[in-house]
Amino acid sequence: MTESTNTLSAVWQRLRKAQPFAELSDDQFQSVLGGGAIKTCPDGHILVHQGDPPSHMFFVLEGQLRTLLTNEDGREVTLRLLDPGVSCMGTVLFMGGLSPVTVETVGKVRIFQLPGHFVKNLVLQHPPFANSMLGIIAANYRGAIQQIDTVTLRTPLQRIGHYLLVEHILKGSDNLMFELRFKKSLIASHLGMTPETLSRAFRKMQQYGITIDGQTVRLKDAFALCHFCDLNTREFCPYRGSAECPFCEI
Amino acid sequence: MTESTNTLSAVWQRLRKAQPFAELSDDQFQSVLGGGAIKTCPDGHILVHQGDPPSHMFFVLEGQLRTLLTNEDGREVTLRLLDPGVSCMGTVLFMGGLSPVTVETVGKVRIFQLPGHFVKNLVLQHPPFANSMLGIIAANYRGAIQQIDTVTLRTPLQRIGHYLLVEHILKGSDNLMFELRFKKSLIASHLGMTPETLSRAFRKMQQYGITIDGQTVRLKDAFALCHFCDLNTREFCPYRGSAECPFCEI
DNA sequence: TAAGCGACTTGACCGGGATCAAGATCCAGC
DNA sequence: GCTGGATCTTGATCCCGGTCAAGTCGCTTA
Repeated sequence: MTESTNTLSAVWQRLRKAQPFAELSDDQFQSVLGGGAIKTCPDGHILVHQGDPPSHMFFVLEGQLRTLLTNEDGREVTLRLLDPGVSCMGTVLFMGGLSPVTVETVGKVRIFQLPGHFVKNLVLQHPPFANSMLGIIAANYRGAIQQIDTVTLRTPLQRIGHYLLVEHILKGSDNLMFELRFKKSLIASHLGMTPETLSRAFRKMQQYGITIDGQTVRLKDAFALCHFCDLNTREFCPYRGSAECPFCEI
Repeated sequence: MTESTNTLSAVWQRLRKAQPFAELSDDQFQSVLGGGAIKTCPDGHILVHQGDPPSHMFFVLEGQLRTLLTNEDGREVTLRLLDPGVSCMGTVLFMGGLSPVTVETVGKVRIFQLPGHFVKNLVLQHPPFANSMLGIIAANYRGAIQQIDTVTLRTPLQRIGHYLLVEHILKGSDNLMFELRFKKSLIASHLGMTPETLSRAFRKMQQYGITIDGQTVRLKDAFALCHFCDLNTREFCPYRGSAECPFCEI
């Protein structure tokens, strides 16, 4: 009893402020909670198979998920790596047709799942919610474009540099030390390379003053990763335009 | 005078039934026409640069557009190839931030451009329009996922096979002969390979009973491309489940 | 403390696609 | 019809990243 109310309140807090629910009234949000369900899944559990008709939108409460593509002979790419507070399958609901992606748990995971028709109704009945969904989908789309850029136009070294830069900015650019959020093999799969290549590239990064030891990344200075900046990243860089940045000079 | 009214009526017909305007009332659609503008551009004209703040949504009326990514040393990937009736930059408006893509004309093009704030207002004021926008964005997202699949999990031969299969289904699966809609170099760029590799792969496809001569594709029989079918494509295949299909047997 | 397993690293080798270079084909304009 | 330029094709070579295999590290469990 206490357990379940604690859980519920934790969910409430997490989901309440998350996209796309921030826009809803308390009443509407309560009905969302009533319409969905909390679920706990073990490591490696597959929530959605490539080719399934999409049924739910998922929200990560604890643990991690990943979305991925596979081909017939078992090779795979990771599309997204999801931490708590993030959703998936929202887009697929609006694509029509079957899911092009697989959704898999990474470690033990607790999720909130909301039926597809519930989401679709909210979109039609509540414009700000629709707007918020547009934002989510557009952000995912941006991620996909970034990934296409990455795998087609960048060398493995550049891919990792860019990945680390984004993590660095996310974690707060003043920390010269931070932890990788995901297993290296997952990062490799996300960046479209093998773990071996990732490993070798990490080593090469020492030339730029970047050391990776286990899950820990250490930077020589705050500008060590500037070499891997691009237009998209630059926009969010707190040092943008700073004279010290070796990339932004002039 | 006559010229301009003819043009306007042609635009009207083309746009009226196109996504996302099909949902609008005649009045609303008229206000859309009033809010936007028709524009003619020469070959190779760049409508949006990577890194520009997105200002308009574009609709192709005549000619072709492409969206693409470039890196610092000039290498590029084509994201989408647009024929008349199709739109672009709609998604970017909702991503927030700067445009990650460049939009370029392919040959002489006539477009209709609608200011971003106009689109955003419609979304907030007219739920079916928002829904329609969600559909457009989701479809583009599906395309991006398909492209990631293509460039990371498929061999050049498979990529081309799949591309031709989609074209074949689009043109009507009973035609054993159809034209490529785009220059080969553009197709190569879209499939993440060089024109040389594309050329060599086209040659290899003769083994499967598929001949490419100039822009003309000839198939031995209706099932020649089944070898390159996947789950996404299968869903739209008119022969799905047919006993004759070498891929669908069992 | 030791054993054992999974994750990561390192090395050696190989092959597919990019690159560079030359030739063929197509087509617009005079 | 001819010409010049763009596009596509074909051939030769090279190099990056994948693959395979062995070794190391680190964490869990007994």
